Amino acid sequence: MARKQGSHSEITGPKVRDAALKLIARHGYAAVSMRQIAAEVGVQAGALYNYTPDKQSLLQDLMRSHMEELLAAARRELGGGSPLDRLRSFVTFHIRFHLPRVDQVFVAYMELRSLEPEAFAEIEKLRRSYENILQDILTQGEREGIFAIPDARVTTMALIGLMTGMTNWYREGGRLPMAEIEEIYWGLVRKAVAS
Amino acid sequence: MARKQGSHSEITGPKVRDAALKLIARHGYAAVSMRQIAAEVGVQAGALYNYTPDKQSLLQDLMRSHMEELLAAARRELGGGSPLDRLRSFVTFHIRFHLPRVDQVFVAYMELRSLEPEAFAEIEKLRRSYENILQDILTQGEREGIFAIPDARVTTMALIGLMTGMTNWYREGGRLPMAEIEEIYWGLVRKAVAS
DNA sequence: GTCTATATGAGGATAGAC
DNA sequence: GTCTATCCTCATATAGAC
Repeated sequence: MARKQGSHSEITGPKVRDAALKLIARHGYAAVSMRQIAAEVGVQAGALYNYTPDKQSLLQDLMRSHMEELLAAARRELGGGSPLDRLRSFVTFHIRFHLPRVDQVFVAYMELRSLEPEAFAEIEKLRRSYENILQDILTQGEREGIFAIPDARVTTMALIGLMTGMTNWYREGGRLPMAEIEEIYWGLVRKAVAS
Repeated sequence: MARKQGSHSEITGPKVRDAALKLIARHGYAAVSMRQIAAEVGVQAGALYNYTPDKQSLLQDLMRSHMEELLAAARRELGGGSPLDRLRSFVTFHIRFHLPRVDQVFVAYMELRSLEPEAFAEIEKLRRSYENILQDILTQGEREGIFAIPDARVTTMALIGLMTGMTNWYREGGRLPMAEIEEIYWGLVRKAVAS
C-alpha cells in the first residue's frame, strides 16, 4: 500500500521541472497555475515550494538550464575542420539537439517576455553566445572565399530561424524520417551560403 | 472640458483591438487582464464588453483578421510570371507584409495554443492556404527544372521559417535598412532553391 | 517532504445607474 | 456607451500539523 506522505525529494524535484516544462510549453507560463503543475506531479500545490521559491524562479531555471545545456553541448561536440565541415557540424548539431526538445525550445523562445529584466538579460547573453558560434563559422568561410555572405549577422539570424523553425512543424512519426529532413535542411543551408 | 461619459463606439472599437494586440504581443494572452486592456484604452473594464462578448473572442478576432488580411493581400498582390519571378514576389511580399506587423505576427504564431479547438482549426486552415501559395511556386519551379527541391512541403516550411524569423530580431532604425535586409534574404532564398 | 487550511489579492464577467 | 459596484472563482504563497 502506498503511503500518502513521505520524503521523495530526489524523485519529486525533476518531476516538478518536467511537469512545469510540459505544461508551460502547452499553455504558456501565465496560463499555468501552480496547482496544475502540482496535480501533474501528483502532489498538493504547497509542496512545490520545497523545490522553488516561487513560480518565476521555476521558469528561470527551466530556461537557464536549457540554454546552458545547449551551449555546453555545442562547445563539446562542435569540432574543427574547414568552414564547410564546421557548418555541416553546426547544422547537424542544431537539429539533433533541438528536435527532441521541442518543449524546451518553445519555452526558451516564447517565454522570454515572461522573465523579469535581470533573468531576461542573462538568457539573451547565453543565446547570443550560441549564435556567435555560427556567425564565426560564416565569417571565416567568407574570408576563405568558401562562402558568399553579404552580412554575417543577418545570415546567422536567418539560418537559425530556418533551422529552429523546424520545431514548429516537425512531429515524430511524420511523413519523413528525421535523417531525411536533416539532409534537406543541410542542402538548403549549404546552397544558401555557397560562393 | 472633456466629458467623462458618452458614446464613442467608432473610436473605442479599434482602440480596444489595438490595445489588446499590443499588450498580448508584449505579455501574452493569459498574462493580460481585461482591466489592463481597459486602462490602455482609457475606459473601465466593464465597457470592453460592448466590443467583445468575452476575452477569448477578442483574441480570435485579432488572429482571424490578421490571417485574412494576409491571405487577401497575397491573393491581390502576387502576380504571375516565371516561378523565379513569383518566388521573388513572394519573398518581397512576405517580408513587407510581416515586418510592419511584428505584433500581429507574434500573436498569430504564439497564441495558437490559447485558442479553443474550433478557432485553432480555423486559423490553421488559413495559414495552410498561405503556405500553399509558396509550395505551389516551388512545385512548379521544380517541374520546370528552375529549382532543385528535394521536398516541396519541407522546403516551404523551411523558407517560411527563415523569412518569418526576421520578425524576431529586426528592429526599425537598426544597423541595416530594410531594403538591404530584404535583398540579403532574397539572395539566401534564391540560392537555396536554385537548381 | 507533504499535507490541509488559509491569507490576500486579482481575474473575468454582469447589473443597473446615468 | 460608459460608469461604479459587485459576484464568484481562482491565483500565489505561507503556516503549522504530521
